[in-house]
Amino acid sequence: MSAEIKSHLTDLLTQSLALVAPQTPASIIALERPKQAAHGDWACNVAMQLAKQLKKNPRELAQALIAALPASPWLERAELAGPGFINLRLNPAAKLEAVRNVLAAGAGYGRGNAGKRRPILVEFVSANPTGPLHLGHGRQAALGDALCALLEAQDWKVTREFYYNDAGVQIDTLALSVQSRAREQRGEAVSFPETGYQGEYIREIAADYLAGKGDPGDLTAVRRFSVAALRREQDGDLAALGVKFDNYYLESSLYTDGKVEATVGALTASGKTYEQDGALWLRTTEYGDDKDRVMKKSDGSYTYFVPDVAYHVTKWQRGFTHAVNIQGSDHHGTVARVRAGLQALNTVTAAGIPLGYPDYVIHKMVTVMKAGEEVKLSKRAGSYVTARDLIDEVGRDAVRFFLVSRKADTEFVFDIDLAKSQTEDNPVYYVQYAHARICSVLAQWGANAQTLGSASLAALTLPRELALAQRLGEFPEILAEAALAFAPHAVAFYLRELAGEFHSYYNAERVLVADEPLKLARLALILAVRQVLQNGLALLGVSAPEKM
RNA sequence: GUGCCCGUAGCUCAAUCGGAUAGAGCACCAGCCUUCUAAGCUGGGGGUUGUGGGUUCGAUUCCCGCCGGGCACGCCA
Repeated sequence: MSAEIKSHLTDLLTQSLALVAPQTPASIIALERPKQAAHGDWACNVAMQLAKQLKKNPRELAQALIAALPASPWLERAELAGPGFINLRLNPAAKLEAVRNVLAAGAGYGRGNAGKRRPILVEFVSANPTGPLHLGHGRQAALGDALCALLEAQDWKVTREFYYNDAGVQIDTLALSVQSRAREQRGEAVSFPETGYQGEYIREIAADYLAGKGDPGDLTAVRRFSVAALRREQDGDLAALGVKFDNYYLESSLYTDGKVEATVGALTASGKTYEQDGALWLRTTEYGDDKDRVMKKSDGSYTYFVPDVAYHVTKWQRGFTHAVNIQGSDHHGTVARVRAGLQALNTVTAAGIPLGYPDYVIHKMVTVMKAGEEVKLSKRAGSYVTARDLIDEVGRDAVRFFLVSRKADTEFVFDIDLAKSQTEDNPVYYVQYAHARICSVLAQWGANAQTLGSASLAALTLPRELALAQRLGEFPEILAEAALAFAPHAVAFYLRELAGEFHSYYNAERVLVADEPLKLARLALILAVRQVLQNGLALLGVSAPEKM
C-alpha cells in the first residue's frame, strides 16, 4: 500500500538521520508529494528544517542524509535539489503496488482507522418545518452526507441527525399562514398575516387541509396538519437527494422531557446568570461570546438559545464525545453561544465537555442565478428555488457532485441556466464516463474480472501507466485528509483528476491488445481505476453507471 | 460601527498542518473518430494570488494595517 511505501521511506530517512544527526528526533521527518514530476515521487524538506539548529548548510546536510540512506527494494534513487530538498524516486514495482492493493481490498480500498470505532454525531440540514428545502439546505445535505460517509470510511460510528425546530414562533406563523389561506379559499374576507409565508406551497397545504374536511377555525389542527405536510415534503426532498438520517431530534421533546427546565436550573446554579430588566441572562461573555444572552424573557418564555444548549447537552449525554454541526454562515453567531452555554454547565455538572465542543463546519450561502439575475431565496416573498426543482432539472448525481465540489466556506454561485443547458459540461459526467468506458472494455474482454487480481503487472512500463497506478495509491491519503479536515470537496477534485488521467491513457493506448500479458496487466490497471472511481463516487452519493 | 468568513486566469474553482516554475475546468484558437463509448483526447494564449508592510532559507498559506464582498450583531429562530 502507498501508506506502507510512505512509512518505508520515512523509515529509511529515520535511519539516515540517526547516523547524520543522532540528537535529532525522527518526528521532524515529513514527506510530501511534489507538485512537479521532475521533483520525484516524494520529497523531504528535513534538511532545511534542521539547517539552522544544526548550524549547517542545508544542501550539505541533505547530501549527507542521501549518502547515509540504506538500500531499499522500492527506492530507485534519491537526489539533492533546490535549496535542500531530498527528492525520492520510486521504482516501477513500488508504484504498481497500489494496483495490487486496490484489487485486493475492493470496495474497502481507501478506508482508514482514525475513528477507532468511536461514536460521532453529525447534525445537518435541521431546516425549520415551514417550507420545502432550498438550495442552501441542498448544499448542506450533500456536504453533510458526504462528510458522514467519509467519517464512516475512517471507522467512525456515525449518527446522522436532523434537529427539528418544531416548537418556535415560526410554527405559529406557519399555522396562521395556512389558516388564512384556507379561509380565503372558502371565500372569507381575511387579511393575511404581515409576517406570514407567501409561498405557493402554503396555498396547496390549505387546499389539502380543506379537501380533508379540516376546520379552518381549529388552529391546533391546522398546525398539526401543516407541520406533517411539510415534514413529508422535506422527507421527499431528502429522498430525492438520496440522503437518509438516522435520527430526528424534536425540539419540542426538550420541553416535554423537562430538559429545558433542567438546563436553566443548572445554569442558574452555576452562578453565571443574573436578572436584568425582568429577564434572566447568562454571562456568555465569560466564555468568549461578544455579549451576554437572555435565557428567560420577561414574559416568562425561553429564548431559542436555551433549548439549543439543552439539545447539545443531550448529544454529550448520549455518548457522543465527538460532534460536528454543519450550519450556514447566517447562523454562525450561535457557535460561541452554544459553546459558552456548555462550558457554563460544566462548572456545575462536571460533565467535562471539551472547550471546542461541538465542531462546526460553516458553509456559505448558495446564490442562485437564473437568466442572468439572482433569484432571492425568500420564503416570505415566495420566489423560491427548491432543491427539488433543481434535481428535477439537472438530475440528482449532478446536483450532489456539484454541491459538494467546493470548499464549504466559499460562496456558491449556482447558475441554473448553465446547469440546465450544459449538463454535458458538468464534471460529474466526466467522472462517470470514465467509469462507463472501463465497464465497456471489461465487457468486451468478457472473461471473469476476478482473475485479474493475480495478473502480473510487470508489463506496465509506460509513464502514463505508472502515474495512474501511483494516483490510485494516493486515494487512502486523500480520504484520510478530507475526513480530518471535514472537506469532502477534496474527493471530488481527486476523482476529476483520476478520471482525467484515465481518459488520456485510454485515448493514447489500447487495452485489448494481442499481447496477452500486456492485455491482462492493462485490464488489471483499469479494473483498479474503476474500483477507485466507484469507491469515491459512493462516498459522494453519486452513482457509477456501467453505460452512458 | 463591532465580530466572523471570503478576495487566486475573462468566468467557476483548486493548491498536500509555510515548499521548488500558483494548477484544473468552462470560454476562446488550432488539430484528432474505417481501431476498446468523441459526454473523450492533443496543443496554444491567458496571473504583481485585492493592496501595503512584517515574520524566514522560502508566504496564496502565518501576523498587522487598508480596500472590496458576504453574514451576524433581538427579551426572533
